[in-house]
Amino acid sequence: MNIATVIVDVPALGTDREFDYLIPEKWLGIIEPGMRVAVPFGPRTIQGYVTGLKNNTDISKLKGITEPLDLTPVLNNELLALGKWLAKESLSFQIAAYQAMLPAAMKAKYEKKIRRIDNNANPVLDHIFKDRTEIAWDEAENKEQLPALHKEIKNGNVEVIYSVKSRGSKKMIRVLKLMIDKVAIENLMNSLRPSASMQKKALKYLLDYPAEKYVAKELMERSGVSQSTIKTLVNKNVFEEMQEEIYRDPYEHKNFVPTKPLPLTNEQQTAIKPVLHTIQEEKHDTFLLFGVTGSGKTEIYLQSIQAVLTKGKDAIVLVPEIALTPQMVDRFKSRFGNDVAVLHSGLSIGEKYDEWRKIQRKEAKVVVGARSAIFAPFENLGIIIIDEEHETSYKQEETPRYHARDVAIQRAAFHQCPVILGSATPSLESFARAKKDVYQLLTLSKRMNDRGLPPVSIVDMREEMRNGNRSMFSKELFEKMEDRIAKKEQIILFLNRRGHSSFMMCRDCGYVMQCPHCDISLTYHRYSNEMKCHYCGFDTGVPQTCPECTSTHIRYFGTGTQKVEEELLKLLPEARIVRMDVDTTSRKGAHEKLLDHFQSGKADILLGTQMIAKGLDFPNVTLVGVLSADTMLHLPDFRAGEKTFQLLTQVSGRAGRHELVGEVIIQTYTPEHYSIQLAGLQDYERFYQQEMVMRKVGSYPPFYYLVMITVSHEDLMKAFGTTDKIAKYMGTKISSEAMMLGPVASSIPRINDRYRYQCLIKYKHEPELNTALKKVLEHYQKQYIKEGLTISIDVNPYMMM
DNA sequence: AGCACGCCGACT
DNA sequence: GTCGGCGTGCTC
Repeated sequence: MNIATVIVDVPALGTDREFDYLIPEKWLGIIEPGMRVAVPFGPRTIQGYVTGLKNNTDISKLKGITEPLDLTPVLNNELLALGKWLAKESLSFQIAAYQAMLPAAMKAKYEKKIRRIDNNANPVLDHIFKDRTEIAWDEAENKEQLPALHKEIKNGNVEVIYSVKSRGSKKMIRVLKLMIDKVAIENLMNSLRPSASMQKKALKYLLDYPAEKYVAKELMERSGVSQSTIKTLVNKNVFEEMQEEIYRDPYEHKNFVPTKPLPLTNEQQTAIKPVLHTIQEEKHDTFLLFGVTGSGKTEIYLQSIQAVLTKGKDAIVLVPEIALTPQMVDRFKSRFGNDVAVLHSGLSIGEKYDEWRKIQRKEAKVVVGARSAIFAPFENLGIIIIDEEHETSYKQEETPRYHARDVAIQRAAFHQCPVILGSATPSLESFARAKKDVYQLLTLSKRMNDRGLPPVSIVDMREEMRNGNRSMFSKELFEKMEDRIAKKEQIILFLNRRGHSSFMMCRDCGYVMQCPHCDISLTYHRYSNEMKCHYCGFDTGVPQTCPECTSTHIRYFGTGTQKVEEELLKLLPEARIVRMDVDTTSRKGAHEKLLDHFQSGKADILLGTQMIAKGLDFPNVTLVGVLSADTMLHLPDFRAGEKTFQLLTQVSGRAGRHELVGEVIIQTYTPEHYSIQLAGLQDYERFYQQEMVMRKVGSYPPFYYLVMITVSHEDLMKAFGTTDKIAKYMGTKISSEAMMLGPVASSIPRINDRYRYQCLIKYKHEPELNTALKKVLEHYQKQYIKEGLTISIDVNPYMMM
C-alpha cells in the first residue's frame, strides 16, 4: 500500500478526480486516508486529501507526496464517502465538498517564493536579494523585478518554490513539566552558589506552589524570574519544556447553572418514547416532531441526547443561524456542560477551528451549531436533531448546494441512529412525508404553561386607511402599545424590511432611483444618509432634487425598521427602543448585547427583522405586532405562502410564553389570504391542506422535484442564448412526465451588471437527469468560463430568485 | 485554477 | 531574426 489516491485542491472539471501519488518510504504507514497532504501538481505544490491507499496504478510517471499536513486524518472513512456522495448529489467538485465539511482554517494557503541558488557574484541578484536567499513572489512583482528574475530562472541562478501552508492556527502555549521531586529541588537549592539567587527564587516558588506542570509565562510572572533563569533550569533538567495546545473558549467567562431533566408531560412522554426506543435498538429512523411553539420540544431534544450520551454516543443539534442565540446555547451548556461544542458564524476562524478540534479529540460529545455542524467529525453518532426544520437557512446557497436535512439522513443511515426534525410549522415536504409514513410523526399540541396560544387579531390596513389613519400603526396596535408601556410590559414589533424606506420616487415625474448595477430600486438609509442596494452593496448620496426632472418633490415610499424607529420616537417618546437588523448587529457581539439589553428590561420595545422571529423567549413580552404581513407574500416564489405562514406563526409564538397572557396583532393589506387567515387561527393542518392544493395545481414540491439552472453574463443576449440552448438540450433529455420551464429572465434580471436568465425543470423520477446536467456543465463551463459566463445548477432550490 | 507549450505581430 | 502576445491542454 504505497500509493495514495488524492483529490487535489483545484476546483475545475478536469481535475475533479483522484490522482495517484507514491508515498515516500519515510511516510509509509504514517499517511492515511483522510489526511491532508502537500503534493506536486504540475509545476507547483498544492494541498490534497488522501482518499485511499492501493498497491498498483496505471500511471507510469508517478510523483511522490511532498509531506503530510496532518498528524491524524481530518476526515474519517464515513466523511470521505459522504463528501463524494455530496459532490455527486449537488453537482459540485469533490474538493469543494471536503472544504465545506471542514473548518475554514483548514483551507490551504499557498506561498510562492523565489530562491537564489547561485554562489557567484551577480550584481542583479545581489541588488534584488541583498543578503537574503529567498524573496516572496509578490514582493518581486511589486518591485517589477520579475522580468530580470525570469532571465535568471533560465540561467539556473534562481528557482521558484511553492509551498503549502496550513492556516490551521493551533494556539500553543509553553509549558514546563517538573522532572524532579521535592527532595531533589531542596538538594539543588542547597548546592547552588549563593550568587545564583534567581534560580533559588524560582525553586522556592516550586516548593511553595507544588504542581506537575507550570505554564511558563505564569511561572515567570509569579516567581519573578526571567526567561534565562528558566532556560538554565531546563538545561539542568529541572523542567522539560513542551508546547501544549490551548483552546480559545468563547464561553470561558460564562457560568452555567446546571439543570436537571425536567418532568415530561404526558404528551411529551408519548412523543419521546419511539425516539428512545430507536436509540435503544440502534436503528435509523426519521421523526418529525410537530409541536406548537412553547410545547417543550427542546426538553425532548435534551432527554433524547441524554439517552444517547448514556450509550456512549454523540449528538448533533442543528439550529438556524439566527436562532443560535445565547439563550439557546445556554440551555444545552447548562444540561451537558463542557461536553458541548458550539459552531456558528459568529465565531472567528480560529475559534471555529478550536471547537472542531474539541470534537475531533473526543472532548465534546454534543455539538450545537448552524448548518455546517452537520459535518461534525463524530465517529459514534447516536442522534441528529434539526430544530426549526422548515428554515431555509439549512440549504447552503453556494456550492456545494446541499440541504442539511438530506445530509443528516444520509449520516444517520450510516450510523443507524435517529433523526429528529422539529418544527411548529413543518415544511410541506416534511409534513407530506410524515403523512405518507416515510417519517414518523410525533405531535405536541399543548403549550407547557397550559395556556392556549395567544389570541391573534388581524387588522385590515386598507380599512385603517379609509378611516383616515395613514400612520404605520393601526389604531388597535397603537392603543395596545400605549397600554403595555403603561403597564411596564414589553413589546416585540416585527417588520421584514431593514433600512428606512424601500424606494425613493419623484412625485412630479415618477422617477425611481435604481441601482446602476442591478435591476432593483435603492433603499434609503437615514442614519448613514445613503441610498443603498441590498443586493450588490452599491451606495450613493441622497439626491436633493430629482436626477431626472430636477423637481424637489421627492418622496420616500415603503417602511423599513429605521423609519419605524423614528415614528415610535415621535409617537411614544417615553418608550425605550432596541432596533435589531443587519445594520445594528453587524458588529461582533452586538446581537447578544442588544438582546441582553431588552431581556434585562432596559427597553420596552424590541423592533426588528427576521432575526427576532426565532427562538427568543422573553417572559415579560405580552404584545407582538407584525407591522406588515404582506412583504413576503408577494415575492415571486412558490413558497411565499408557506414562508409567510411560518413567519407569522413564529412571531406570534414570542408572546405570552410564561405567566403573563400574550396577544398578537397582524397588520395586513390582504387579510383574506389563507396564509394570513390561517396563521391568525394558528391552524397548521388547514394551512397544509390548502397549500398542498396550490402545490398540486402548480406542480411544485412536494409533488414534483425541482432543478433550477441559472445563467448569468454581462451580455444580455449571451445570457439568454445560452439559457435557451441549455433548456432545449435538457428538454430532449427528460421524459414526458417531466416539465421544462423557461428560459425566463430571473426575477431580479440583473445583479452586479450581470444579466440573469433561468430555466426550471420539474420532475418526479428522472434517473438520467444528473448525467445530463453534468454534460451541460462540462460543455459550457469548459467553453465559456473565460468569457465570464456562469452557470449554476441548483438541485432542490430554495431561492427562486 | 495555474502554468507551459505553441503559433503569429512589433522591435533590437 | 527574436521577444512576447494570449489561445489550448495538462496536471498523478
